[in-house]
Amino acid sequence: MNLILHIDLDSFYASVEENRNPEIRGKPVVVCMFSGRGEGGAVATANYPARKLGIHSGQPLRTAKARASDEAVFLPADRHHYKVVSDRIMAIFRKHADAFEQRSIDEAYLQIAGSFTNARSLAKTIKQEVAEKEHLTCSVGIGKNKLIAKMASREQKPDGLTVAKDFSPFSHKPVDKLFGIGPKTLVILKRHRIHTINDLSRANLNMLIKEFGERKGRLLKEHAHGRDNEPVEEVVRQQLSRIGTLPKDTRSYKDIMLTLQQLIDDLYRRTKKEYVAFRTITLITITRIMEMKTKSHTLEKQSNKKQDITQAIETLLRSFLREHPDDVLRRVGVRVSSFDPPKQKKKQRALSDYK
DNA sequence: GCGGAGATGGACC
DNA sequence: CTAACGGGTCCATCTCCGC
Repeated sequence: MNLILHIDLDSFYASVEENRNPEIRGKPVVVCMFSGRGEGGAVATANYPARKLGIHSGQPLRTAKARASDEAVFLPADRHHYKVVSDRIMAIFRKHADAFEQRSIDEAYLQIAGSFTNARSLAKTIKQEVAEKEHLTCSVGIGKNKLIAKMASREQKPDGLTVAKDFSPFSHKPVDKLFGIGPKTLVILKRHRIHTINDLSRANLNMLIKEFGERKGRLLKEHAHGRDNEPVEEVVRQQLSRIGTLPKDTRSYKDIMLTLQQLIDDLYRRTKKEYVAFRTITLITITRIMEMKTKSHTLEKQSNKKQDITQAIETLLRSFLREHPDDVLRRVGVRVSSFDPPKQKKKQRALSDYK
């Protein structure tokens, strides 16, 4: 039997920082993304002592600071370093898997052939290896598909190991515990008196399709039954982007280009590192009131030149300012996509697969 | 009807 | 003091347009 392990490194950024500086181990540790405007920013990761104080990822630093105790430690995120550590750990995961898929800097799916007993002992082996070599813990979920494995890994944290032989442990849970259901979807489901995953599994398919569209409608119902046939496979990157906060809200072309040029320089370094040539360049803007607007331009042919990005962004920014005379910008970003070789469209899964 | 381009929105980490 | 809010990626859907 093929089984899937989903592995999640526990409060990854914060744990890496605790290893780097044992002085702070056990204290509330909050890894921060600073916006560059004084103390402004958001929480990237909080370790468990910090979470006990009510500090969570995504929270404004203001709020986190207000909840912090005296001995709490606030540190700037050092993503380059976390990436180095992550790469070493992903190599450990990969060598134990028949098929492997990294989902983010701290998460991955492993597919193995074997029994639940085999899978459980492999999970223990991996946890032990990560503990010995990297002094980090992780939480593992095991199931027959990616969805169940993912849901299982969230059951026990930190340092958990959860085997889910079927989907029954999750059926009674609130519907927003189902992977893929966020705040917007939740509001719509509530309107239809759908509160639990079980409710969703019995919902009217036509209603779901009407509300969410063909694909998502069917997918919701399938997922609510614990059914999922997504393969475990390496993900090919489709886009690269870099976003930053402006020193102050503005719509001055010169000031905005100053920030954009830094972002372009950085993004361009990454395209070279990843050997990607791009065709589409997108200007991302986030206004003072947090509305995101984008403008993009596709080149005649693939490019790997910085000048092509800069040129396109200059033009896009000029049109943006002309077309949105009332928008004052807070953050801006640059994205490149349509990489070479043209990434094959993810095999359109026949809708019949979900019937 | 199909595709690419462009814009937007939702979700997750 | 009734606010304030990072950064990155993926995917789906809609519109428009040429073919």
